[in-house]
Amino acid sequence: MTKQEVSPSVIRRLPRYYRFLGDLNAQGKERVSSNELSQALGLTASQIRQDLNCFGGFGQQGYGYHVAALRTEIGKILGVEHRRRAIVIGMGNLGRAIANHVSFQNCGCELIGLFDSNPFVAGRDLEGMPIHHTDTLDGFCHMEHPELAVLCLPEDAAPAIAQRLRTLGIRAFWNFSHADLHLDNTACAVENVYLDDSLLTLAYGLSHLGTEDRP
Amino acid sequence: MTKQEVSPSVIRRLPRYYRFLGDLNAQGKERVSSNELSQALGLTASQIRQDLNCFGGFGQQGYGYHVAALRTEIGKILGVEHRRRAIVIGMGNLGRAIANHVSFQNCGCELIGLFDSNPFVAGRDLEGMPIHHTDTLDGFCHMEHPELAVLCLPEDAAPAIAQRLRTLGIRAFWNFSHADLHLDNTACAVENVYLDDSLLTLAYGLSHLGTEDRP
DNA sequence: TAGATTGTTAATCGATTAACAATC
DNA sequence: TAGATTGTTAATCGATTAACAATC
Repeated sequence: MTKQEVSPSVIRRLPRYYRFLGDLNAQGKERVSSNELSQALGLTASQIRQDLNCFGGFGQQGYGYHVAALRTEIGKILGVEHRRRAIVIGMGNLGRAIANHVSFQNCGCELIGLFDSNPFVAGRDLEGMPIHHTDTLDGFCHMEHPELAVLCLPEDAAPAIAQRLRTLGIRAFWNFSHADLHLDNTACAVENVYLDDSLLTLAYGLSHLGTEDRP
Repeated sequence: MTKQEVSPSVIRRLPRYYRFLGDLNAQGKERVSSNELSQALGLTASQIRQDLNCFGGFGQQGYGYHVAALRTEIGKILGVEHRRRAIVIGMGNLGRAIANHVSFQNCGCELIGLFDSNPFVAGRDLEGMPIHHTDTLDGFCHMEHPELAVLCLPEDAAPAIAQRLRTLGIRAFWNFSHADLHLDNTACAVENVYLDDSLLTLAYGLSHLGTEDRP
């Protein structure tokens, strides 16, 4: 579908475009120019046009972009219409929050299983969804064929589970543990969310406010 | 403290260095070379030396880096020894998970208050910590002077609260809402964690696996 | 000393911005 | 048509990588 090879920096901006176009659409706005988008999103108009043109000419000279149409196109690129089957491993605070709070639907995913290795947690449920024991992962995966796993387990447990899930056919990992997943050669997609790192970065920013604000 | 102006890309790598050096230290390793670090972290040795030399010459030619000493130095740069007073606004699933799960201590922060605008939530507590009503924010801030706010509230509520907190002296925002905080001119540090965007990016990656793995 | 590995400068690469002709 | 705004090429900027002299 993609022409050449789109750089990750571009891909990372697509969800923001998609979200903002959704807002505009909800407001009933019909057309938007790269200049308006750039103001709202804090980017340059040039960059936005450059980004969009990685995927095709969605605009029209002299007019701009049709909000609803552009949103649909970006949605297609991101694959929001998919129903990628996802499971969550680790039902601690974070796992529960992710399972409840993240709108998997809106992201082209469908949550089909929750797992925990603690026998006191497995067997219970979360908002009506049963929590399985991690021992049952193999059977579950053979039956249900999930494609994406959300890792909400302790740092030391994560790499081994990831490897195991890899052999069970899972090719995408949303990793909230601190572990650096080393899935080597094997072709999979990994997205790390290192919350502590993010907070540390913010704390650094706070310490250096005087120095760094200049715009 | 910083010499010139260190680029955000460099800062974002520091927490990873810090964390990995902690691991090495725990393993009793005394020295490490930029080459070893690069292998473990998937970077180039050059980049690691370049990064570290933004802050000073922590290494020794022919030897490498002293693990414990380097860790301490990076910790100082990140400010892990601070006790930045932090509050969480919004005690839904996500707010509760963040409050419980993130180690504020390790990140140079201290959690001193929880807030929610729902009167049925305010008045309760989380792991022994009382949840206040957001109406009491002004008084609380004047008394306790928090410096950092974690925003776990709905998209539409976030910008207004952020503005208000700004006037109450808070200069750092860890934003989990989808809102693009526009804190304009005012000098503050913002770190956005857009979970849905992250999942969308991963889903995109999953769709394009065939195309993009090449290394 | 000889070997290793840093600190640092120079070269490369990629991403962002600017400019402008194409065109609606 | 004239005005606006895109698509796209060229210029700039910054970040990563390579190379090597300094030095432990």
